[in-house]
Formats: sequence, structure tokens, C-alpha cells
Amino acid sequence: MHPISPVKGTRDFFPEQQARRRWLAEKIRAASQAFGYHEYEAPYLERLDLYAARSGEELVREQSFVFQDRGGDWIVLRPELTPSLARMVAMRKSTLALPLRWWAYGPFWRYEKPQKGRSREFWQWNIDLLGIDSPWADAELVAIAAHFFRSVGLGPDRIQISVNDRRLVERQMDSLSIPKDLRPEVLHWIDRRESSHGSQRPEALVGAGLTSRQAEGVRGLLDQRDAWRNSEELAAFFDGISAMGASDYVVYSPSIVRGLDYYTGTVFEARDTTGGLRAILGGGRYDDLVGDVGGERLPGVGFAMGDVVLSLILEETGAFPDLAPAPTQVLVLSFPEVSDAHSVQLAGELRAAGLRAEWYPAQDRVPKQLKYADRNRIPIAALLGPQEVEGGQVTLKDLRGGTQVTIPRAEAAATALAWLAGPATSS
RNA sequence: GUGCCCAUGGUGUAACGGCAGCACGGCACACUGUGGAUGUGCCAGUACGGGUUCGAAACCCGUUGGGCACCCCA
Repeated sequence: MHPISPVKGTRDFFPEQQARRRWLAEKIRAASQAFGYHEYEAPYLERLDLYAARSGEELVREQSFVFQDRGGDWIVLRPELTPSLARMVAMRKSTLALPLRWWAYGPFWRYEKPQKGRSREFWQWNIDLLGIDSPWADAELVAIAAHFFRSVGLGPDRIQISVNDRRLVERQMDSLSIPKDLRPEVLHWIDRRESSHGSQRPEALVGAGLTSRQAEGVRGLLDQRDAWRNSEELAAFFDGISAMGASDYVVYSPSIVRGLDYYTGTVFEARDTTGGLRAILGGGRYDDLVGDVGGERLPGVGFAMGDVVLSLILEETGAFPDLAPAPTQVLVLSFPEVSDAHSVQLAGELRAAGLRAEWYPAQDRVPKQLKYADRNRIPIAALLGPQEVEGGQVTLKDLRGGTQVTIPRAEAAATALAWLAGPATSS
């Protein structure tokens, strides 16, 4: 039907949707800055080798947009930010003052099969605290997430942040005498057990090489809701969460392990408590990441949140405000008897006074021009017809209330500003 | 990679195998320098290619596109 369609997995943002995206970006900025984080940004294009360091080249090639540039180098449209962050920090480590609190919100690309809550082009909030080992650093990141959810109107009844600690999980595996080489498989089993609907039975673990007693032990771990008390780190973490006022959002969950290999301590994810427990953000502590790209070891903790699932939830809950304010404050109408130059000059005078002004770029009938202003929620119309030009005047009409005045042209901007500053005038 | 569902004006939706309607939108007029409302008129559609049939938007096959679930999720 359409000769040109958008690239699969991308989204168009018409003005109304873009306004929502701006609103969301502003909430993200506000939450980040409220905790003293600095905004940064990395290139959208990175060398393939950057990801090969830990993801495996094959994985990146299959699930990222990869191409060869004209010089033959393999380039990736960045699928995530953390390796870029690690690279930037490794480059400047000696001059950067720790701790580092950095955040970014920008586009990412993954070559996936698009479906609900997943697209090939998305925006992602990344926020990290580098250089601090303390569990309170982990707590701060989770508290930022809670702060953000609160700020967009998503309460703890709707959002829950589940936390676990890889170090605790490792000790639990130790106590079950589970061999190191089987642990990735076990973690994967745990991860899938609660996140997907497919019922993962302990027998699958036996199939993977565990004894039935070990498999039963792993299953039993998932019921120990108080196991965090056995973890010094998690106990301190929850003290921090409490002090930061985020306890209502946060819960210990033995089944959260996260897929990423680079997490070394806490792992956490925020989920929608309705709608199938969709994951909204995920993060954790990674103490070796910077070292992985060739820098010195640097402890860090952070999380990433995509805009796709979150936007779905915000739409469901009606959290997006009904915005779309008019960019234009004054519309200068056109008249056949008056040259466009006059209209454009008047618009320029209004802009010089600090107003946002546009001129109607065609000589349509006045009712149509006013209708245009009305539909675009432009509050004030300026009429510069032959009568006004002759008398050096301008007619201003307040479309919100209907008040209309004809005044000397020099007073037009001041009058419009006064109207906009006060409540809508009425006649 | 596997499976299921869908495809009708610009948008959203109707139509037992028998005249493709409705709503929104856009345009025009009522109203030639005063908007939102109302009324009237107009604009504009069965994704593509085959097949079955007297007759296909509908049924069958294929293609393309889209959605959803699984897999994966750095």
C-alpha cells in the first residue's frame, strides 16, 4: 500500500508521541540529577571488538546491526552502553575524580524479532556509580529507580524491584556442592523459572548433571525468602534502602540472577506487578568491567531501563500527562491586500520581544486562518490587515476568551505578553 | 530459528459468497475581516499474484507486510 514503510522494528514519533517522549526524558533527567549524576554520551557507532571482549563476537554479529565501513573495519550500532562507558572511563581513569556518578539517555539498536515491548530501535536510560564498593552504592542506584517510578506516578503497588546477590548465590551453590561448570546452567534455570511461563521442573536440572538431591536443594533455595539475612552485603544494602526511603519498592528475591556474566555482586530488576511481570529495568554490581576493556579494576554498580516496556505501562496507567502545549504563542494572519513582508516583519518584532510567533503562510480566508490557530491551540492571533497598516496599528485577539483590541503596533508585543502572563481574558 | 493470528479510504472500523457502509480527517459552501458549533456537498479504500464460483473484501494456495507467543535477551 505504501511505497515506503518504516524499517522493521522502528517507531515513528508524531508530534503528540514525541511530546510524551520528551516528558519521559525530562523525568529521567530530573531523577538522575536529583542524586547528583552527570550526563554523558557515547558514540552510536562502536568497533565490534569492544563487545567481543565479553559478549562473544558471534553473539554480537547475530543480534546487533553490524556492517563493514569503507575501510573494512567492522562497526556496530551500539546494542548497549556499558562497554562504551568502560572504554571512556579506562581512557581517562587517571584524571577522573572518583567516585563517578554518570547517566545517559539515548538510542540503541538490537537486531531482534519485534514484538510487544521489544523493538529494534529503542531508547535506554543508563546510570552508573563507579569507584565505590559499599553496598550503600548499590542501594543508591535502586533508590534512584524508586525515586524515578514515584516521579512518573508508578507506585509500589504497580512496580516492584527485586534484588539478589551473586555472591550469596555462589555460597548457596557451594553449600549444595554444585560443580562450577554446572552453575551457569543452574543460574539459567533459576532465571527462567519465574520470568517465563514455561514451567521449569527440577528434573531438568538432573538432566543437566545435578544429583536429585542437589536439584531439590536448588528448588528449595527459591522458597527461602529470608536468605538475604545470611548475606552481609545484602543486609547492609537493605539498611541503605531503608535510610533512603525506598523500602516500599524493594524486595529480596532468590530467583533474580540476571543473564549477564559480568555482574559480580548485587543484581536487581524492576517489574510490573501486573501484566505478566514484565521486566522494566535491570542492573547490578560489576566490579571487573573496566578491567575487561584494558583498564585498571574499578568497582561499579548501575542499571539500564528501556523506553519501550515503560511507555506501554505509562500508557496503560494513564500516567502520561495530556500535554502537547502549542509552541506558538502568536499567529500573525495574512491578508491579500497586505504584503507577506509586513506580516513576517510583525512576527519578527514579536519574536524580538521574546514571544514565539509564526505567520500564516498562505492567503486563505480569515475564518480558516483562525480555525488553524484554534486547532493548534495558538492562544493569540494578530491581525495586520489594510485597516491596521493604514493606522500603524495591530489587532490582537485572545482566542482563549475572545477579547480583541486594536492598538498601536509598538504596543502589540507588550500586550500579548501581558495576556499570556495573566489568566485568559474574556470579553 | 519455531508456532499462531491479522491485512478494507489518510486514520479507526462495518459488510451471510450477492449494490463496499459508518466515524474521524481533509476540502468547499452556508459565513468575501473574525475561530471552536451545526448543516449540506465533495475527496478517498478491499496489500500483491493465482485459484474455486454465475458472482469473492469474504473461501483455497502462494507472496509481501504487520501483530503476538516461544527461543534469546549482551
